Amino acid sequence: MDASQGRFERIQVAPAYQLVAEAIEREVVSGRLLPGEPVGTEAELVRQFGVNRSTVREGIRALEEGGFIQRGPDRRLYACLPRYNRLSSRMSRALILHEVTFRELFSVALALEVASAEQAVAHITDEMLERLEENQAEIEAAAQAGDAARLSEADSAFHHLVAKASGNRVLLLSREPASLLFFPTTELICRRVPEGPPRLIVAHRHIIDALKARDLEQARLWMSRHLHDWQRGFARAGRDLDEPVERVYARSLPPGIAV
Amino acid sequence: MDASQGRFERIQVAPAYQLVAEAIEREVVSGRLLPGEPVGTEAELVRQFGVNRSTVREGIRALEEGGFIQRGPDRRLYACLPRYNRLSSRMSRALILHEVTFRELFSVALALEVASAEQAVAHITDEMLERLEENQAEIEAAAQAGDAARLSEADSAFHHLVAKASGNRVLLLSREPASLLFFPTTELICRRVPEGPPRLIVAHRHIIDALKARDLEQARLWMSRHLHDWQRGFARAGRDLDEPVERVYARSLPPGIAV
DNA sequence: CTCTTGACTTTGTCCGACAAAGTTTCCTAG
DNA sequence: CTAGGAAACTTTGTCGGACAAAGTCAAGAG
Repeated sequence: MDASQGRFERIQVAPAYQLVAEAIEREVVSGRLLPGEPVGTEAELVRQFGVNRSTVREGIRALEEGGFIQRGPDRRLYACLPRYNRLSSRMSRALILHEVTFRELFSVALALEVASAEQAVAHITDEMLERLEENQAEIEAAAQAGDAARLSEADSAFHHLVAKASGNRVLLLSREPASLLFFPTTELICRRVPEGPPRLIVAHRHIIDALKARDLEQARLWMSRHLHDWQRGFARAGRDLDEPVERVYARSLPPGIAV
Repeated sequence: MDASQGRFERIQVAPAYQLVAEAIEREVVSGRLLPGEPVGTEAELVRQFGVNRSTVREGIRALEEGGFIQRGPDRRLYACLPRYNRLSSRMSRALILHEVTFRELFSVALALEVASAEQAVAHITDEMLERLEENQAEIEAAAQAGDAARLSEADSAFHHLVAKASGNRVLLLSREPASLLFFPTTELICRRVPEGPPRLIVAHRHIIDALKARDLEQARLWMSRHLHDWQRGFARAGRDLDEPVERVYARSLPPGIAV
């Protein structure tokens, strides 16, 4: 039977497991089910929805993957809001799959990090300044110890902190996918380019000072310099900016980005 | 029995449905299973993995939600790569849930759209220029007809095209979540501010011309003006930039963002 | 050759069952 | 009376089988 022509549109019934998933998702999204609250046992859901347990379980799997519910340590289900990092790491994976190059990452990182610095100037708090100082101490210690991995992680944290200090959650979210792939290269650079760590420390110092002084121009300038420095370091480490990221990471994958 | 202290770490076996999902995901990600290829029937997977059909189905639900497989029109399963738009709309939803304001969206959109314009200057092709001209014609027609919805959609398409013309896939991806929430407001503005459409048309015209002439300065300048114009229009439409987006969209949701 | 019909396949849903692991209850020994 | 432990209960993960609806395919009727 061909339904392509006729008076009526095709009636489409969504599978029951989808309806179950959507119903629970609505509860979470609407706030009637708060993050952390138990969703209920499978048996309860079976009762409430009036479908079979297998059907409920299929719906649960979809929600789990979507980040709307989570299994607790006791294997029970708890509601939760899709976290940024979940989504970000998925996006990063998608970027890898699409074989983006470091040049592409760099351009976006430049735009977003400079924007972060700019907005941080206007919104930064004393507490965030303090955390940046702590971070700076950690970076200096890591450089002293010659621990490239530790330094790289702290550098990544620095930029995250600056974005956070901007008070702009959209910015914090938007920069995450690219930076998740971008900043781990710091390790590579620091391992191969001796002047990398000292230059990084100087740049961070200037950025922190600019934020402290609420100096928009300096913040913008040094963040931009810092990023361009990265680009130079990347080239000096013998890497090709137009190489797909996955090839560079083939040897040393950043934590959390399992391909 | 308490396992909190002891010589060995707790052995954790992942549930079978997760292993199934991961196995199939690996096939897709590694390229052994190409997008569009059939994954196989449930019965086949049951045979290959040696688990029950219910278990396979749970794994399938997770993959489906993750975007690694899709049901075809014949309800069979086909492999596919997680598409940008899927992830983007999830991110947009997360942004709504976190009650971000238009001011936050604006800052990010400004940074990313200007970056798009800049990079488009260097990479735009004649074909993309032609598509921008077509888009401009569509916008003028929509403005002529006074169709705010159509105009808004075309405006959104314009910015997507510019980003695409940049040749930077990371940029294309990064701008999507914010712009999915940001540009639909064009409809609101055009409905309330009479001088909106003509100003929009002039700005787009200048941007296209700058791209044609490979004029970096002009491209940057007009994209920036265009965005600031949006901000003014938003205010003139009687909206508060610091209002959470969801409240503005409570009345007229943009298509595709069902909350 | 086209059209219909019927067999086969595949998915969506249901039922019932059981093992493993965690929880609760309750009983007993000190 | 309390601490410890065993038994009962709960919950999840997995399994087997079953059937209806809808799609696919092939053979037979016109």
